[in-house]
Amino acid sequence: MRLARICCLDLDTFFVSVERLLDPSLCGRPVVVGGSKGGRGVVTSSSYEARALGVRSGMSIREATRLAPRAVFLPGHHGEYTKYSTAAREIVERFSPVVVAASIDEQYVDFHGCESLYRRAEDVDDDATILRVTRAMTQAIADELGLPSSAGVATSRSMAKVACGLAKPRGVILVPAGAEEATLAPLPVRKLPGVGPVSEQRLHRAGIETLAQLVSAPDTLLRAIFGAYATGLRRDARGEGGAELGRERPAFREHDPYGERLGSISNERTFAERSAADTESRLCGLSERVCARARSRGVRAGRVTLRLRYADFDTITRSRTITPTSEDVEVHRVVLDLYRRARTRPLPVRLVGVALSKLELDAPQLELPPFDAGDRRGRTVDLVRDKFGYDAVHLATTLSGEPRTHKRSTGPRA
DNA sequence: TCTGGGGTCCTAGGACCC
DNA sequence: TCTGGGGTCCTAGGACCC
Repeated sequence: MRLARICCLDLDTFFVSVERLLDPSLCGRPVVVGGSKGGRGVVTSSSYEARALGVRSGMSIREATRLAPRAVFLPGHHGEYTKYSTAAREIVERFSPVVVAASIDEQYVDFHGCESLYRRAEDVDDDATILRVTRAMTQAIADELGLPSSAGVATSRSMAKVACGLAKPRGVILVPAGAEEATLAPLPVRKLPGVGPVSEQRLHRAGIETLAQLVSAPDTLLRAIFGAYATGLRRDARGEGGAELGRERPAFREHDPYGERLGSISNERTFAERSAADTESRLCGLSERVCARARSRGVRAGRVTLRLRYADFDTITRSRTITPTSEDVEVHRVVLDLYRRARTRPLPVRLVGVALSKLELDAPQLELPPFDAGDRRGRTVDLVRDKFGYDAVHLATTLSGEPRTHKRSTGPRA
């Protein structure tokens, strides 16, 4: 028997909300987080006042500046967002033991079995109990953190997410078992998680606008558009999707109830025009960074991927399977080789990235083995960084090209 | 008005082995 | 010598999510 016990909780305009806690004078004004006015970059979060002017997530800051010239543009305080995200999660965990963070501002909660814990005489049924508890949860987040949030409760994860979207802003919706298909049917296809801009266009070209039409579309058509996802997507569109909460984001991996896979680690950087030598030193810095992250997670990478974007936005990737390592010098050597082979066009490079994948857990080490000089170097570097900050120590190649001001290598990272 | 940065998952062709 | 098929790994690209 399916019950509406899966809850999707989303912090409304999360980055903007945190900025308003840090600076209350931003309340009521159009606010855009994602970069300084007129600069390069895209909108990562915008207030409802800015959205009313046409500003959307993912839009370039330039375009947002044109639409909302009087808006406040902020580069953002990522450390603060993480703090508030963790605090919100701790509140949610008071209401149910089964919580999975899907991103910094989105969590899934499983309320199965919690009804008896919260049941009250005034609740007409168990759905009413869960709805009341969900409201109490968003209220606690508002009271204790000052953050607005919305929630959707339904029988499946996908339906809960759609319901949460319908509830925004500051709302809570419960879609009872049996009411899913009727709720979804009139919605545009794009509302369904898994339908992005490309699939939306393809569906439109096939004359499919609503989820009701998607549900009754021929199998061959859906397979052609969605491939392996076709069956699951049709099920989701009918409100018959799975109730599993899904996997944690890597940042929260240690809480992951389904977390046997180790995923990947990547860093990339877009920059204004640069010389080739500069690009190479940037690659060195990125190699160092992903390796430091791998070591802090206790993993080694069996695969290294280089990402390269030319000025015309043509983007290529080159990867190589390697003997698993988390050693900067090893990874950098591979990255550099991939880069020199891949960089065939005479165009300026606008972005480079380094990714580590095929991660495996580090062999448990009671002490540093004397024969593995590379490993020991990496760990020593990490110890220095723990004490003096990430920039306290770098590979010489990173320093040579980076116009970095030699300074503030004092004190740990904030 | 050119389009960030962190991820996940699927596809498809070719190599290689049996 | 030629042909075929299944399984698996490697690699590059692309859709999607937040």
